[in-house]
Amino acid sequence: MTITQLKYVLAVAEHKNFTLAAEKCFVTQPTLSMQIQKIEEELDIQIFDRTKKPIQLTEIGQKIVNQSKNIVNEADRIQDIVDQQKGFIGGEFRLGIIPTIMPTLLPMFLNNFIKKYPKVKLIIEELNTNDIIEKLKNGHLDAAIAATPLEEEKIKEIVLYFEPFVAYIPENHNSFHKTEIEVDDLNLDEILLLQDGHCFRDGILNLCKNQNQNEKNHFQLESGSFETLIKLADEGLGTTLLPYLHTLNLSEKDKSKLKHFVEPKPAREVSLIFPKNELKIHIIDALRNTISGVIRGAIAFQNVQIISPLQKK
Amino acid sequence: MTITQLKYVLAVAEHKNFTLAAEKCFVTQPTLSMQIQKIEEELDIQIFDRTKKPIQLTEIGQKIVNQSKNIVNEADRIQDIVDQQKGFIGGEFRLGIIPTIMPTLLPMFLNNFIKKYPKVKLIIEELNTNDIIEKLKNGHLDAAIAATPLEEEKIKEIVLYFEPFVAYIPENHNSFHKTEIEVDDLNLDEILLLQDGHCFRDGILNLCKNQNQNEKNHFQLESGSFETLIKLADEGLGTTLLPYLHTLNLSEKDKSKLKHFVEPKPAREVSLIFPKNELKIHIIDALRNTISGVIRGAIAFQNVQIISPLQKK
DNA sequence: AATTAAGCATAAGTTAAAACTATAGTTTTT
DNA sequence: AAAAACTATAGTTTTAACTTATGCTTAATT
Repeated sequence: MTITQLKYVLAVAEHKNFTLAAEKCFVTQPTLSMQIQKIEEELDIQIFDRTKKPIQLTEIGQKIVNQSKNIVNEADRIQDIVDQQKGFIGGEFRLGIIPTIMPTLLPMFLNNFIKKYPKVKLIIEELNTNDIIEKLKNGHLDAAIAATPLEEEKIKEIVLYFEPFVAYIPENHNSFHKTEIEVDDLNLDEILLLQDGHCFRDGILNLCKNQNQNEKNHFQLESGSFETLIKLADEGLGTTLLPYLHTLNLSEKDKSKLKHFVEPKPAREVSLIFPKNELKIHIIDALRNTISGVIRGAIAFQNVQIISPLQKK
Repeated sequence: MTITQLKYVLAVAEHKNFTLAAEKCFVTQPTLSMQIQKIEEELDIQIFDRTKKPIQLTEIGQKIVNQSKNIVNEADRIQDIVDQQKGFIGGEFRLGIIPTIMPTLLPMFLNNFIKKYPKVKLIIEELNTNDIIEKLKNGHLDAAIAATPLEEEKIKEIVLYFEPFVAYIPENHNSFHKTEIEVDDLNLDEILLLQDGHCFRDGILNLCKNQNQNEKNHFQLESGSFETLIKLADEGLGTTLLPYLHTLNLSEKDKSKLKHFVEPKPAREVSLIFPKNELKIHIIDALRNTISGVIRGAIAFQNVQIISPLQKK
């Protein structure tokens, strides 16, 4: 059994097609056929059910694929260890970003980063916080950007910036005339929230934790985008809260409906998080420096109070 | 980079000697030299410092060795997965046992087991509970026998038996005349305990948890064996508690000093524990059946109360 | 200081594994 | 029924892994 064979197995499992898998592995199709046959013979089991079209994994084959992923993943980290030792900044780097940060932050630093570190192949994935933690732990991500603190034992957090919450108050609302607002001005029952699973939602629930939510709303909302919330607020269906960076992209008309909080402003802490083994610490440092650079121009330091992104149990 | 090469690296790292390592790998020494050179060249780093005698790992070499252990270990599990699928009972099986169970239980089942399952190569290690949990999680153990419940998320427990605590009361003690004793008869300050790290010690502390230990003892004891405790008790230095199976091996004279508890007897729960992936479940089942068989003859069912083996925080 | 022993590296040759091209044999699609 | 898509097999070449023989270096022995 060789690592190469395991990679071939993974390729066939992924593409369900020997010919295509062979291409992806940069070998010919017969090579793949033979190597797969060989490992099947060595283990004396069928990994693939070739009678099905497209080709299917057998039950035991699925287990072997899962374990093979582990092995191949762990094997790839040998190169990471060497790269770290050499201070080499390059190779694949898998970065997770939560949905409420992705669209605003990514465009701000991505161009800078890939110009400055052309040898790094960034693979960016939008994931919610729970999935990020899972994938950091099992090695499917090298780092992530999320709201913190998360209090995860095996994960290290480096704060990038504090992003204040900004209220979006439509014109017909009774708080519209105020220049600045306070948390007490908020009424949880009329705040439009993102769907469950977004930590920004949980942050707002924490912010208003002394209010108990009525759940007697006239409608149930399941939206994953602030755009929808803004539109609904404009329709008079409530107010909403936005992260500061998101407000920079609004139209002038919408900006006029923004109300900033009085200090200390409620804010989320946005951090670069990564496994404590710090395998790709050089790339992580590079990333942090790039992001800090662009953020300094966008968010002035203010007196903030940090709201936890974790769901109350 | 091949799995074979990683195994060679591990062998040299272990034996600090190419010639010996080559033997262990069943290849010639030049083969080993060349393959090691090859992986060093591929990664473009020095894994071994050959100027030192005996040969030493470089700093980066040590990291690579650690990661290689992971990889090789994960790779070996492929065969485990296949074996499980086939219901094959054989191969290496690493079993951890805590020190207070090892000397009494192991002789009771070992012979039966190796006769019944000759294809299993048992590798038994005496370890305390913390080390066992660690090694189960990282795959260095396949299963273990320990006092439970442990409340470990990734570890499954199957109860083997309940083993009552038995008091050992020397003749000059004021409880010696009683035929049965109660927990309240115990005075924590005069009970001789095993050294820290033994869960049997923590169990007794839990049993007497309504007493707060004075720590004003006239002496500090650091013994890992019940034999020492018994000798000290005979010298009039206190009483002690023994697990039931241990009392079966005592001399007749010592047995006369044993006092059983009134029901419900305080007891420890002894379980077979293993990772929830249940990779070697067939061997684990075999082990459980063997042990249950011998235990049925030794411990009659009694009304017991289970004492936690976990240290109070 | 010379000799021996121990241990890793190198060289040359052999064997085995892994790759390729060409093509045959299926199954599915048209 | 023919064509297309896909996997398996055959035969060959290339590459990798292993062997034996031997050289080189360092440490131990006399």
